[in-house]
Amino acid sequence: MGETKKPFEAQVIDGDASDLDSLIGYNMKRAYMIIQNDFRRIMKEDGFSASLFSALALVVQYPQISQSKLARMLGMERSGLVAIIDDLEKRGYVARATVPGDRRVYALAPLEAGLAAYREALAKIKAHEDKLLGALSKGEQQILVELLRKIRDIEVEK
Amino acid sequence: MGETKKPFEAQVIDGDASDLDSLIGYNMKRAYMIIQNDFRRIMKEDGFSASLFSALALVVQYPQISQSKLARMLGMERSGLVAIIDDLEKRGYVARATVPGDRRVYALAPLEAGLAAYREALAKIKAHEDKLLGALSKGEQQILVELLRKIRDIEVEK
DNA sequence: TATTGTTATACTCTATAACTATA
DNA sequence: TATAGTTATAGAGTATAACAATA
Repeated sequence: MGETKKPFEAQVIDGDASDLDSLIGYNMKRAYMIIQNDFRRIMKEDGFSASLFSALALVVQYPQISQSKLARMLGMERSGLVAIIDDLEKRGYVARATVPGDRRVYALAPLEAGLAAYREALAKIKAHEDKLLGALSKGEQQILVELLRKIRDIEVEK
Repeated sequence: MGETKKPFEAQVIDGDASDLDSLIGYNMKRAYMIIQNDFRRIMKEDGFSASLFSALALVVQYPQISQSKLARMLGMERSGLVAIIDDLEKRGYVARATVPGDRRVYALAPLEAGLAAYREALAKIKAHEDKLLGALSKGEQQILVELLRKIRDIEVEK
């Protein structure tokens, strides 16, 4: 407890402002991590990553979609989607079908097993979201989704 | 245009439900990616990653915090924080100060250059968030932060 | 025994660039 | 020339497990 040296206090600055808490980016990251970790934990046994699930969901939603279009909808590169579709194909969830008019593209089609797996996973995820987000009322959850969707739809230049 | 084979349509299922859009996790991921990419673009020249910035922010906010506590606040492992503090120390933004009572811990202290860099970065980020989130009113932004904070504070079991 | 900081390691996710085959 | 799918590669970012020093 000696007051001899003050080795670092001399050049140390007092903290101010709790501005980090007011940044949307910071709060979004923290909230996203909570939900993301929960998703991983829930879907681990099914081997569904977030990307795998959402790719399957969009193929179910838009049958005959091409890989390029799907990648664009998911906000990722075409190249990154290849392994994901490979995986879905190996599971028998999705088929790469040739397109008569254009031999460059594949039409991605959901198979019965894929549709069943999608429905099961979706129910599981929804139930868990409800549980995880119990701190938010239904109305708040609705508002949150709407606000997130507005951000999602922002066009980023370049 | 021949109707000879129907090679894949036979086992292909029609899509249904656009339920992906109603999942909070999916919308959160998409929104987070938009903001995250914007952050990267803005902060690239300063060499600030999101983790680096938020670590600095919390050291400014809680001077003399330990690495373990800081890691806990950031929601990451102690081990992952080492390289981040190394980086901040190399820049002269933060100092690892020894603590008289306990020789195991460091008290992380912001230095003048660190405080200045933090303030500058914060202003830059806020300005860009305002611009990026122009699609949302101030009230909506406020609500969004509050909802995200509620999720942030959810205690995840185990 | 428990905790702090550290290192080594590996894993997940993703982007970039180059290639091919088609258009 | 441009586009779809593919491959190889590299880079973040992170977790896990082990370790030494200290409590």
